[in-house]
Amino acid sequence: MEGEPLGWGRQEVDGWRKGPWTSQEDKLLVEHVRQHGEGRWNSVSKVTGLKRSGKSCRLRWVNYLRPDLKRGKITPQEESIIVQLHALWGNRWSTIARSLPGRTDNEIKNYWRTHFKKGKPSKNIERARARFLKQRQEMQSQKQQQLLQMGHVVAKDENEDGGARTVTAADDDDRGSAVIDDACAAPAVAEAAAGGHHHEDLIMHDAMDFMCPMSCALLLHCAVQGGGTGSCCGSTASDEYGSSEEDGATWGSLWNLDGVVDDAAGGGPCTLW
DNA sequence: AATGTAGTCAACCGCAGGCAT
DNA sequence: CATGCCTGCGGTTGACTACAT
Repeated sequence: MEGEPLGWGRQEVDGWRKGPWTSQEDKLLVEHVRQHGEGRWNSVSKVTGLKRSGKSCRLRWVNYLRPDLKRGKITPQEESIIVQLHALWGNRWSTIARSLPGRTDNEIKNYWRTHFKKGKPSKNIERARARFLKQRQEMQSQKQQQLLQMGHVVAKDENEDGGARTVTAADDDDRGSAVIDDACAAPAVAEAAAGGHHHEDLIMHDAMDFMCPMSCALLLHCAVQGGGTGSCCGSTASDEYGSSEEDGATWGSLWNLDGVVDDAAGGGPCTLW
């Protein structure tokens, strides 16, 4: 990355340098972040003399310089997680990225575009998905029965105790409804991405797994790894439910998963259910 | 070996939301 | 309350690389 960048035509606009970063610039930025921490990107140029906009600095840091970045190819496990989370959330790359420690939204976005946008997921993924959907289907019918037996079909929005946050996945036509409460400590997808082995634990959560995207991702991951015994759950794999984009948006807003992911990534308990 | 094509990656742009003034 | 600035996000673009013909 040394030497003058070739591309991007304009190299300086309004006093800001554009185009590829030089190692010198990288050094300055890294040093700045080390001293002042992340944020306040607009002040970087003033402090360091870097002729880069705050936006550009932030992007460079987030996508390339951050020390916790995982370099190298997306693993099949990560791939499967991406597929699932995309089915759930659509193009919310930053949200998906939060479930994959060391990966950036940009990376995932690029990966998705090149691998899936053209409609050709790997065989690996197709297999996993098929298995996943089958399991989910079985789960669903089981659960449906259980709920009916318990007279637990939920159509309530104003719900019980104020403390426990309860999320109601209403309106979901073919999926029925479910109420999931705080009891479940969702396994960290971070661990999944890192290759953790909590398969058995997961199965114990199957009651909560209904429509639990984090668990789904993890279970799918297990399936990909070759186990395939994981019970699951409320996926919204796009080809099953139609428009992944819309579903993704809908689900995202339903679940407000940001906090969950953060907790999961930090190894803490899932605060959503 | 040369050329064309597809894949990958890094960086830019515009927009929206949040926050401080 | 209105305005402006900052940050973050998603979409897009362009250069580089690998592979195929």
